[in-house]
Amino acid sequence: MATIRDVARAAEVSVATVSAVVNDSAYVSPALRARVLDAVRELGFAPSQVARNLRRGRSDLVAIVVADLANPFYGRVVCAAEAAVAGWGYSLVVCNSDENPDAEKRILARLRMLHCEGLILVPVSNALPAAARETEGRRTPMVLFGRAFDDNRLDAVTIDNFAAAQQATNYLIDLGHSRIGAINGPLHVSTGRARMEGMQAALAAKGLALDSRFVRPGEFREDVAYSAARSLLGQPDRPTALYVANGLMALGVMRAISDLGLRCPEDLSVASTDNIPGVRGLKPVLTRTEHPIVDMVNEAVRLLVDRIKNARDEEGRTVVFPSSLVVGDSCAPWKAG
Amino acid sequence: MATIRDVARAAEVSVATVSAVVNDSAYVSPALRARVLDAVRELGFAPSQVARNLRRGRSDLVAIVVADLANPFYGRVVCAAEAAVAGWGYSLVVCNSDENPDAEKRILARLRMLHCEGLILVPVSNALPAAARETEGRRTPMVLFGRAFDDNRLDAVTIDNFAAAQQATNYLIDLGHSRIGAINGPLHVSTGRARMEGMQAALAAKGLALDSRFVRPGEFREDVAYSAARSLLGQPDRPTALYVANGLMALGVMRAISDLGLRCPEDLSVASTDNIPGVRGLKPVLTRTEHPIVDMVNEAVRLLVDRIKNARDEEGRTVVFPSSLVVGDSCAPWKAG
DNA sequence: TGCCGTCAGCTAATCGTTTCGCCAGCCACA
DNA sequence: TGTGGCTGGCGAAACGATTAGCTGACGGCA
Repeated sequence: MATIRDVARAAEVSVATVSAVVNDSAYVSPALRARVLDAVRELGFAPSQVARNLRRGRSDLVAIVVADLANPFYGRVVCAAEAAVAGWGYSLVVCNSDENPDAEKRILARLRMLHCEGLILVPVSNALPAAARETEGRRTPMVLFGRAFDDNRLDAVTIDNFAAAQQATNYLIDLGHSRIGAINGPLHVSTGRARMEGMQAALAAKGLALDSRFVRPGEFREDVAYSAARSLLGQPDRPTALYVANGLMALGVMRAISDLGLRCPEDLSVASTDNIPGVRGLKPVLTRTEHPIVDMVNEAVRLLVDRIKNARDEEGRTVVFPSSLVVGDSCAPWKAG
Repeated sequence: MATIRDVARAAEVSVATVSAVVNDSAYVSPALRARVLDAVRELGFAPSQVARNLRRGRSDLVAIVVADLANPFYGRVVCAAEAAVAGWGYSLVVCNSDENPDAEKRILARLRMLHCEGLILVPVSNALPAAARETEGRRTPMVLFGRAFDDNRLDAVTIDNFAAAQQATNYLIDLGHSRIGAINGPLHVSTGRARMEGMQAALAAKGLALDSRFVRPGEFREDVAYSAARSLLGQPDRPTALYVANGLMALGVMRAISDLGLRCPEDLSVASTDNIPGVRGLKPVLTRTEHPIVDMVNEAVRLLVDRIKNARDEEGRTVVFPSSLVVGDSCAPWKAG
């Protein structure tokens, strides 16, 4: 690979001049400029980002660490993030912590060495790994995405999970259901907990209680939701409606319903939160709350870039996006019997 | 951020000693070693990858450029690639060309500057952009994934698209169908073309012809497939069975079928190729050919790493994975009427 | 005691850029 | 013509690591 020195020699100018031409960072006379550009073309010179980054102290790299890349939801997030950071001239490094705190810790350590300029993090749990916290002084700008925890120095972009669950639950209540069950997400994750609390709040507001027999804790995974739904719905005494904590789980639940020979919505109404590509293909069309993923990611990247450019140490900003209920035909009014 | 010099000063040793301790690259007496490690901990020192890479001439970065990150199929590919390259100590840079040749060209130029050590490419079309081809001398190792074109210097990992389409089509033929239609992928892409050719070959082998009225060209997109299916199936004279070129398109086709009030498989049998997460949730369960994505990605990364480590200039290797037919209940025997 | 081999640890060159500070030449003004 | 400001272009010092090559102390052997 040709270096800037090779170009300088070929064009019979100094390396400083080559640099000036390549970066348009200073006026260079047309004659020299032409010589330099010829040499660049001749040698196929492309400046080494590595050297450039070392010198400039930047890397033009932004990283995103998601909690579960196998979940199509995060596939969409990564897709949107790639487009958003590319628009600002960054490349995107993608990492997957796979809901594993140790893996998350290792990844953050590795990224620190990579000198990424910014980091979008979908945290595995309620706190940063100790290693990341104890980093004093200048730390890399970071935005929490989707899941948040209270660290008032960090920016965060989330949806109103509490309200989303409330919306979906209210919809079921308004249809006349009172025996409402839930396939929950993990309660140690902010989204999982908030969605369960939102559901409980909605029930409580109408004087209904959440029957613990109708609730299954879970993980944000299709297979786990499938088993949970089978065990919950397999018993003779079962709810008439179900709130499912996310889209991936909803796929599992719908599969379980079909495998059990139940009909949706005749035997059971189902509502869920969050939209993933596969949910659109479900029959019946799922009633769910949706999030503006692309807008959310754009906002996260905006916040991140702002922090990278203006490295001020102001308080963390939290942007909460509203969710909207999309009515499908997976819910029916409650009928006695 | 503390540098190796800060650590050396704090531990009262030379930078060479610090480097030796940090990298375990030479014997250092226990006493000094302890002093160094203390200083490292004290200062929170992490060696700068950027400087290290400049010196070593490596970047520990592998890039993947996919043609459509919004397609969950590539979401799975990226997920598997992330895991695979992480196992080799690399970080993964993800780029999305969005089926756009210009974007692909820009991305490849940017990656060249990033000094990625290797590249997994799902090409947009049948050839490398000129810019990438004309790069003489040492080029970055590259493996084509999924889609290939004949450049006998490049490694490639693909499935046997021809056979996959043949398999699915034969299945439909064996059920007694003769009026078989197709929602195709783009024909300028190797996978799209090979699948159509496989289908035609299967029909021809049984003495059947592909009725051009029953064929819709397309793009690998859900919405495009939806429209194509609506227009194809909306006419009174329609096929009794349909081969759909990929999973994302199958989602669109199934949605169209349902919106048209048709029943699958009673009114129409559907078979497709490739597996994406959302397809599992479809009802009826889709009959399709599946690919071992994870194995394929692992193989691609293995080939890539091999080329990175042993930069020999031998011929490109092509690994073709077989696909397997997974029978669901989206196909029924043909009944006159 | 003197010589030599061994080896822990240090000094300094190097990777490929950017960029600060300097120099020389030119023009303008007095 | 002398002086001073302006500016195109250059030389060389960073950036932060790795590593080749050197130094000096120490122990063993004659």
